[in-house]
Amino acid sequence: MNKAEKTKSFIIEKTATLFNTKGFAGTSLNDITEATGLTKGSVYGNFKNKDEVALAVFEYNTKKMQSLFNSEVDKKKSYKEKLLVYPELYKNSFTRLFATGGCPILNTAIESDDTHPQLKEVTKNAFMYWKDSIVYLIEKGIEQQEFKPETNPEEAALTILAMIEGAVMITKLTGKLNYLTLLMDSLKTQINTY
Amino acid sequence: MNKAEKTKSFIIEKTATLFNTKGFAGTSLNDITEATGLTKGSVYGNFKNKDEVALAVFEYNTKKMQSLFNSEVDKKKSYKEKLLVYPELYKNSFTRLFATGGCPILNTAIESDDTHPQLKEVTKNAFMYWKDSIVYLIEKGIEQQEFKPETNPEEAALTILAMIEGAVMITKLTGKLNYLTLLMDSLKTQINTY
DNA sequence: ATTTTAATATACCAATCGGTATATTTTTAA
DNA sequence: TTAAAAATATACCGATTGGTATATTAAAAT
Repeated sequence: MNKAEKTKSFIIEKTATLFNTKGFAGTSLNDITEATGLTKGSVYGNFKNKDEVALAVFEYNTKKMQSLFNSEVDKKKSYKEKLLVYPELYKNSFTRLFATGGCPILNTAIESDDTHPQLKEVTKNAFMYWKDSIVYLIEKGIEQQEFKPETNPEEAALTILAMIEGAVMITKLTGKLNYLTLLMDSLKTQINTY
Repeated sequence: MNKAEKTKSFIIEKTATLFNTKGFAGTSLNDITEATGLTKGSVYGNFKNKDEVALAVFEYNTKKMQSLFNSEVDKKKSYKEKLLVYPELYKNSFTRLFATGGCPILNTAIESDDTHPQLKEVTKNAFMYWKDSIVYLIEKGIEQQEFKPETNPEEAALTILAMIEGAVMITKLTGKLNYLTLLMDSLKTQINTY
């Protein structure tokens, strides 16, 4: 990793929370130079424009979440346990999640869907990837007879994701952690019907 | 209604979709004057600043949604039917909803929760009001023995809202209407377990 | 160790940002 | 119908926006 690559990573890491909290439109280049301690010239020497920084940051933020989830999912043997990792993890790691601005897919989806086609596209791809990984878990679980054969994997995966994203939004807005608890318990119950 | 009140309403109506699609940070005063055909002087003669416009627009957008839901809920006799209005309405009126930028509570919650305390506060209040109205429907439904006595009204209401908001986000992001159908069917099934 | 190349900083650009003082027009009340 | 009041338009403000040309410094290759 040469100097430029290091600086690029440095900028991404230092502005990851910034973009996830303030959004694309709400984050200025001044914010970026303040967060990194670098100058505009340095930022623009490594990224074409603000869009490129935002795209790189989004990729970084989602990859980070993915790897956190995957490492926990991999620890479980049964597919039901793997699914239950999601409500468990959200219940326990909300502090970290909320300190960094919440779910990057949710945040970026809401901001970009009517304003920024390129950001919307990568967000959509990240969401579809996540959804497909849950569909896979459910399909495998049906194969292993852990889940009912009549369970619709697509519907179940979408339901899990909708409940998670809805829960994140509600908990961040209200600040009520017991709402998160109730919602993740509800999600657990839901998963146990599959 | 005198001239100033008329103009105020006019500005709110003309910028309602603007704020709901582009957000607070993404909407400039130039956008507002373009959307209304008025000048900056006229806008600032009726509103103290951009925040006041955004707050008034948010109230307008949420009131509009509330009255749409309430008018449909009022038509139903049983509390179960009243609850089922939500998945029904979202399935059928997505076109109108998405053309105006989606759910204002969801959009404003995501943008404001880390950036705009005042906007966050009114969004939180609007959400709590909505949640309490659903809690009320469930409590009444339990009284009337339409729902099981062991159903937790708060958990149920939060689950319904999380699924709705999650579904709106997912459908707007992916553009897949059959996702909305699947999710609203899943919500119906959920409501039928109460 | 020196030269070449790459990376970063400085200083600047035009455009746009939210906001305001004042002039002009339009309502409203007398 | 006219005078007072209110509403709107014009013209401007300093600050900030994203972005760039060029100078300087540091890293990489010889």
